[in-house]
This record gives sequence, C-alpha cells and structure tokens, in this order.
Amino acid sequence: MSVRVRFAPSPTGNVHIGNIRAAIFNWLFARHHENGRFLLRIEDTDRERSTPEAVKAILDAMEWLGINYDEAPLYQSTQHARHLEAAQQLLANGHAYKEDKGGTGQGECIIFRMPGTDMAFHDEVKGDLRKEAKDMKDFVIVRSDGSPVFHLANVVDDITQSITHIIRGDDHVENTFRHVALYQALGAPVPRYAHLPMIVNAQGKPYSKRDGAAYIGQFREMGFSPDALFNYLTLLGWSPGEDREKMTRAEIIAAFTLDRVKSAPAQMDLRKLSHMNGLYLAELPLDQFMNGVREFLTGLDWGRSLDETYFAAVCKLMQSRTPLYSQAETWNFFFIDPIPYDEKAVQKNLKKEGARTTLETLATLLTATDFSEAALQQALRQAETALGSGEGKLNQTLRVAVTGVTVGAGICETLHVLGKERSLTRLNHALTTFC
RNA sequence: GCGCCCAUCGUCUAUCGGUUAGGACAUUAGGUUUUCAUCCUAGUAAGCGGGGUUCGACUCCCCGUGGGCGCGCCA
Repeated sequence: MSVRVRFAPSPTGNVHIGNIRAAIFNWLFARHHENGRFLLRIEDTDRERSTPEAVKAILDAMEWLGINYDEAPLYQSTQHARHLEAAQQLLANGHAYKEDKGGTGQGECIIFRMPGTDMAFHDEVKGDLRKEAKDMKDFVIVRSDGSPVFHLANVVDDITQSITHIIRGDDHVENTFRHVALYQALGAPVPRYAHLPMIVNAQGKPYSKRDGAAYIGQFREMGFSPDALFNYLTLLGWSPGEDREKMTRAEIIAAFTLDRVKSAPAQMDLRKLSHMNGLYLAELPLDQFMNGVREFLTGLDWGRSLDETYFAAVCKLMQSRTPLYSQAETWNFFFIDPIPYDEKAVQKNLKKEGARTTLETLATLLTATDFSEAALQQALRQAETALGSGEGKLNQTLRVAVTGVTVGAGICETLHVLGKERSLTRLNHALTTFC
C-alpha cells in the first residue's frame, strides 16, 4: 500500500514555523515514496477561532514554500456527522459511555473508555514507547453540547483519509496512546507514527514570536527566500549525513528518511538561516533576484517606479553580497537625491584633515574620465600618486562623499553604476557642505 | 506531584564499540592592491556527572542532574 500522509493545521491565526516544518517533513516523506500522497486537512472545528483569513494564510504559506498537496483539502467541519457516528459506534460496542461529568448540569458528554491494559506503539523516530494502564485515563470525545473533541475528530478523519503515517510534533506523543486505543476500538488499522522534535528558543522553550520570527509570513517580510527557509527548516531535527547542508529539493527528497530524524529539540538560529539565504540569493538568475527585491521595494516610497536597466545594474552589483531581500533598503543612495549622509561616516571620512584636497583632486581627475571601471581605477591611482597616499587610502573618503555610507560594493563598480553626472554632483556637494 | 521523552563545540549537526570526535553558522586572526555584508586561508571551541558491561566506550545498561512534553467538555 502506498504512503498517505497529511498536514492538519487548525486555522486559528498565523502559521507557526513549527507547524510548517511538520508540513515539510510530511511532504518530503510523501514525495520520497513512489506514489506517496500528501493531503491537506483543515481542522476548522473550533468555530470560535477559525477564520477564512487563517485558512488563506495556510494556503499562501504552503504555496510560497512550494509545498503542493494531492487531492482536495478536507475541511474537518464537513465531517461532523461522521464524528458523531463514530461516537455512537463506540457507545454501542461498549468502548464509550455517557456521563454528566462534574454534575454541574452541563448535561451528558460521551467518554471514551481506555482499554485498561498497558499500551505500546512503535515510533519511527523515538523507538518503542509504552505506558501502563494506570497512567491513562478515560477521556471526553463528545462534549455535552454535542460537539466532537479533537481526539475523536482527528482520528476519525485520519481513518477517512486512509492516512498511513502520522508525522507530527513531539507534543502529541502522549496523545498517541489514546489515539491508538481509538483506532482499535473503531476497528481500524493503526497507522505508523513519527514524532518530530520541537523547535525551541535559547531557553529551551517552544519557539514563539517573542524569539524573533515565528510565523511564516514574518520570514517572508524579513526578506528570506522560500527555498532557503525550506532547506534550513529541513535541517532542524534532520540531517542527511555526509556533511551535506545546502541541497536542492530533489536532493532533499531523495535523502529524506524518518530514521535520520533526531529526537532532541532543536534551536532556531536566524544567523545561520540568513547565511544560507545569502547563498540562495547569490545563485539566483538575475531576473528572479530582481523580482524578489522588487517585491520588497514596493513597500518603500523610492522603490516603486524604477528604471529597469539601471535597477538591473544595481541588482547585479549587489546580489552576491545580499543576505536578505530586505537589505535592498540600504540601496537607497542608488536611487534618490539628495542622499542622506551617515553622521558618523561624515565625521570620520569627510571632516578630517586633507579630505578637501582629496576630493578636489578626485573631482578634477574623475571629470576627465569616461567613468568606465578601468578609467575610474586609473584615475584613483593617479590621485593617490598626486596626493602621495597609499593605494586604496582614498577609497572611503570618496565613497562617503558619493554614497553617504561606508559600506557597499567595490568603489569603482559603484561609481560606474551611479554614473558620471550623479557621482560628480554628489562629490561637489559633499565638498561644499562638509569640507 | 505523577507519567513519558531528551542530553556531542555558543548554535544546527556527523559518528550507528576502536576516529587526531568531522562539517556548517557564529567568533578570532590574516588575505582578497587595507569599505563590507560576498569570497579564500588559518585558529579557538564539544561527548552533563557517577557507576557498570567490554580488551576497548560519545556510542550499550543503571542511577543522578538538567531540560522538554503530557496529565482539559483546547487543538
């Protein structure tokens, strides 16, 4: 029988990074197996908290990350009758009973009767797990208002969707004993289970929005590429061995097996993610990189209508040194005039002895060039000779005068992209303003 | 409190009884005709503690310690 797995989020808000990681692992497992199926189930039973917006957030997140699903999504709310039918079946065969729990007049709820024997199951990542009968209690499966509880709905839906492997977060391990008991009482084959280690923060607590980004949308806003995030998440709690990290989807799919999933919790490291993101951005075809940057720049007033050719030149220059799309925010000096000057940079590089002479010399020499990179290089060398300064010593003064900041691509490449007119205007402006 | 689970550099991890314990991020020092955020080179850095088992344990077992999860008419 071929593998059928599912991602079963409840649409109650933003899509958490831990949830999407579970989706990724399920997806990888399905794609790794021939004819494997990856299904989506929206557990929207909680009418109070479930919203259409939240459903859309889940769909968007999956699409962004390139996690496609097979078959139509199953909305749990449509399965109500089935859930209750299962409860009736359990009632009929003695696996459940009615009771007014607490007796406060809330009415009778339906309670599942645990088998009363020790239970065990094999977890694909944690090994054999067992629990004694005395440590397991009966539990409510249908509330007194007639609504099914998570455990019942979840198991019944998994039976309906013929799920063969349940791959989910570690926080569900304890529930599994109950779920196995439900399967057995319902006369359904018990699926295989695999529990994924939690993603935690520096304190070892579940990773939350307070630890930086926790929601998938936030990562997108911060400028991460979906492929990089996908690859990085894959490495949290799993490893292909052989020191491999940056891998294509096809490679990850081929290498993915549950027996290589770790059991210990993993801590999210935004710095490593950023580094990996830089690797991904650097190898993107220029037009794709431009699209990514553009999506970002539309949020900035100077980033909306850009000259395509010029924009392409800037992107080409900056691509290899861009760890995050959001970094493009600092490229403003390429596009706006007048440019803002960094106070400290001005203080250190322009308001110093000799800066005036330096800029005057450079202005004269640069005016005489055609602003090709080679010519710019040559002009710089001439300026150094004329001023008796060492190679590269003038670079920063020139850079701050023309860009307003101390960091960026090579000075000659930058000047070339900026163009002669703009560069010289700024140079002269800096000269009269700061020196 | 009770039950279950987990434990290798600061972080993510490799190792499936015998290795100088490897890689990556971060960090440090250089280099890239001394911007840096790319790139290159090198360095610092780890088996929680105590008992066993074994010729030999990071690896297997037990006990501690620390951490996580669970114990809802939440999901």
